[in-house]
Amino acid sequence: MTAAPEPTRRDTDHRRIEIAAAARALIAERGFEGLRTRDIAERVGINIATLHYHVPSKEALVELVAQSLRDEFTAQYLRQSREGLSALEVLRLEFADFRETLAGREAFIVMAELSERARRDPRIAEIIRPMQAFWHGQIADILARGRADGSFRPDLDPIAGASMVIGGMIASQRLPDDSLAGFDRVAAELERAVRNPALKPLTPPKSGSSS
Amino acid sequence: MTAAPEPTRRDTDHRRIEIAAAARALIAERGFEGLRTRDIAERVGINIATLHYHVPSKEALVELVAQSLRDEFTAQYLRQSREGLSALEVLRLEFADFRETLAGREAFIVMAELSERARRDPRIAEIIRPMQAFWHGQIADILARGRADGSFRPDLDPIAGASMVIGGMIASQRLPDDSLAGFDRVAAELERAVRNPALKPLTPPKSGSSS
DNA sequence: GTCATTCTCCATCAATTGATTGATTGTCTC
DNA sequence: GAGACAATCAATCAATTGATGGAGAATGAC
Repeated sequence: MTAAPEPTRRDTDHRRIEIAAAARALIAERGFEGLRTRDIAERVGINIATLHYHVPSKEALVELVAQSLRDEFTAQYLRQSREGLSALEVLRLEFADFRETLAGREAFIVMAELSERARRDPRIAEIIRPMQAFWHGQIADILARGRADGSFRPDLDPIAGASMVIGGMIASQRLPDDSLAGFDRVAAELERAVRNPALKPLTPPKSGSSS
Repeated sequence: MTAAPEPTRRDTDHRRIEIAAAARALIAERGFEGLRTRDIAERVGINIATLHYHVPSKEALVELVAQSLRDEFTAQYLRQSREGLSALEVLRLEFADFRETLAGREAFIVMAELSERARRDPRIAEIIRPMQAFWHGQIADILARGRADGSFRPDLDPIAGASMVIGGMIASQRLPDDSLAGFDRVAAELERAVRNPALKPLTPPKSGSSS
């Protein structure tokens, strides 16, 4: 049978992906200060020299991790179309996206760690900052659109509001509560916070009872 | 004059404070992964052996930093009385407190760094988590009070709202903008987000022009 | 003065850690 | 089969790093 058991070759990319995955797991477990190239190699099941063959230096390795995270988020974003949806619907889509990332834990923690590192590592900042700016811009656009069509508060500041939304989502994980339940609660609160109070008959996030 | 030039003695506490300050500065500059006991000693102007005389281990040193930060925040919180203030006024006091911390940069960054570290270091978590829980509880209380007296939204969820407020404040620093201007903008947005829309004649944060 | 206590430094250790060298194996091309 | 290339590993290096031992200096008690 065409099993292709272990592609011993032609897997330079494959190896780098494996290395990135192992590095991400270790960063989530121990943070950057506990990241050792030896541990990564061991987790992949290769020699340190082999690790250095695929990724020249530790710095390049951290960059690789940042890129892998960026690729993942990009893919997630492109997965579904925002066409024809209302501002509120798109906002809920953002909530759902983030919730999904949260459920995996690892990506969220590594992103937080990279975010801190970007503060003092220009190479990482170059990868992470645009991601954050893009995300922030997306949310700001949604808020601006909702304000324009009257579904969101007329006095909503889209830029500041985007920080509020993003910050709220992230901060929901700081509490000892069950992460996802806490997130849902904050997401619901964020929705009420941006909604136009003039539109009293609110539309609940889910629950079948249509008025 | 009674100069008391250099108290060569009886300064065990003094030395520990110096060490904590140097460690904080270095953590803010390079993060935990770049923290070296030698660098701390050098910045204080003492030998590594002397550093270890005052702080037995690196782990204890990180704990010392966390405690010094906790003491600082406690002192800041106790500095002014919240007696007789409206919910909105106390909320603005929280904004002002945070803004002040922000202006110093260092405490904010070190707190963020410790917050990440608390995720995997129980000793640090034991110090940091209660701080965060206290802060969150303070904000939640303010929101609950404002909701009760009608100045805040009746559908405001104090717990989730507190995460939104705290997260928003923190997230305001993620943008490349001027930090403090960005913060003020988010703080204003947060105020609008929790305010009771039924009370239309809003009270502006400052600015003399009434109505 | 003597002695104990406190604080400090020089010298040094043992372990860790990122990285390299040189050789080996397997695969593809010709 | 020969040569080229990709991938891997054992062995090892040089530098770093947290930590210690022992000795010296300053201070206060008596």
